[in-house]
Amino acid sequence: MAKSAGVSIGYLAERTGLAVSAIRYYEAQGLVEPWRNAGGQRRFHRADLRRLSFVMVAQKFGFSLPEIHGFLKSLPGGRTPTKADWARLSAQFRDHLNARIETLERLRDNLDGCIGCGCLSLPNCKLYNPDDAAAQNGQGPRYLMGDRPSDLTKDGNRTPNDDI
Amino acid sequence: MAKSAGVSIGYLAERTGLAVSAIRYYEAQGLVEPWRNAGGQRRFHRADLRRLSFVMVAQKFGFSLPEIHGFLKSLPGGRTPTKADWARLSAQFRDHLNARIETLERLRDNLDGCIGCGCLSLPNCKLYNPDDAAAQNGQGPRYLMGDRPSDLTKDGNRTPNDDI
DNA sequence: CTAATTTCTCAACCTAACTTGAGATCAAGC
DNA sequence: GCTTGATCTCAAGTTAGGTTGAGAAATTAG
Repeated sequence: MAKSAGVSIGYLAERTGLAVSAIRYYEAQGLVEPWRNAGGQRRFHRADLRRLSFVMVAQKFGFSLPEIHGFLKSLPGGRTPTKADWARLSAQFRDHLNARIETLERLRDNLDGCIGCGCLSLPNCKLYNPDDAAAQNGQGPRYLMGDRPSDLTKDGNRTPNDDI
Repeated sequence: MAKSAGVSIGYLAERTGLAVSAIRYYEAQGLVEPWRNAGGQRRFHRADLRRLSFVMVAQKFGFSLPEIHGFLKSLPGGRTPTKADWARLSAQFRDHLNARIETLERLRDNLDGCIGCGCLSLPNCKLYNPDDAAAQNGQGPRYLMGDRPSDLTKDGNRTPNDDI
C-alpha cells in the first residue's frame, strides 16, 4: 500500500487546538516528522494527531520537549503505532510521573520539619541543596530520597541558624 | 534599637548559594527589600537569608516568582518574622503544594483511561482541554476534578477517533 | 480561470528568570 | 594611602517555548 495523501498542518492545528506555528516548532524539535508534498507543503500521518496530543498532555505534566522526545522515541518508526505501542509509552510515562509526584511529596513532607528546625535558611539544608537542582527532573536529593538527616538533633529543637 | 548594619549581598550569596545577580534580580521583583548604606551599597536584614531560602525552595516546587511574592506578602512588614510567622507561611505553602500534587495525581489516574479509550488525540479529551491550561496552577479541569466523562461508554471500548 | 485561503521560509519578537560584561565607585587590608 | 576585591548601574545576551509578520508560492472554492 502506498503512502497516503496525509493531512495538512492546518488540519492538525484545528483538531489539536495547537497553533500552526507550534506544530512547526515541534517539527524543528523532532517531535513529529512530516514529509512534503509536490508543492513543498507538510503532510502528516493521521497518527501524528495522537503524537501531538501526547506532547500536549506531557507538557501539562511539566515535562520539557526534549524529555517528551525521549518518550516518543519508544514508538515504532516504520509503522503506525498500535494500541499496544501507546500503552507501553503510557506505562513508561506513568513511571516518570510517579517519580515526580513522589519527589514532590517527599519535599512537602520535609518542609515543615525544615522550617521548624530553622535550617531552612542554610545552604546545608537538604531542601535546597545544590545537588537538589535536579529534583524537578525526578532525581531527587539523597536525604529526601530516604537518607536520614545528620544535622538535626533528636529533640528537634536545635537551630543551626542562631544568626537569623 | 536602631537599624543594624545589615549584611552585604555577597554574604547572602555565599550563605544561600545564589548568585549575586540573582539576588539583585529578586530585589527587582520585590522579593527582598534591602536598604542602602552611605556608599549606595545594598544592606539586607539577616532574616532575608531565610526569605531567599524560601524563594529557592518554592521555586524548586515549581512556583513562579510572582506566586512566591504572594506567599511572602503574608510575612510581617515592619518586624523580623517570628517562627510563628514562618509556620503560617509554611502551612499556606503546603496547601498550594497539596493542591498541585493532587491535580497531578488526578491527571495521572486519568491517563491510562484516556490512552486506552482512544480519545487522547481529540480536542474534547478532558486531559488536554484548553480549559485545562491552568492545571499546573492548581485549577484543574472539572472532569479530572470529579465529573464523569460523557464520551466514554461503559464497555470502555468505544473509540471516538476511528480516524487515527 | 480567478480569487480567497493556506502554507511556505526566515527573521524578529516575546516572557521568565537570570547571567555577563563594561566602566565606575566603595570598602577593607596592610 | 594604596591596592585589591566587592559592589554599583545599565545594557545586552541566554534558554525554553513559542508567536508575529513579510513576502511569496501552493491549494481550494466558485
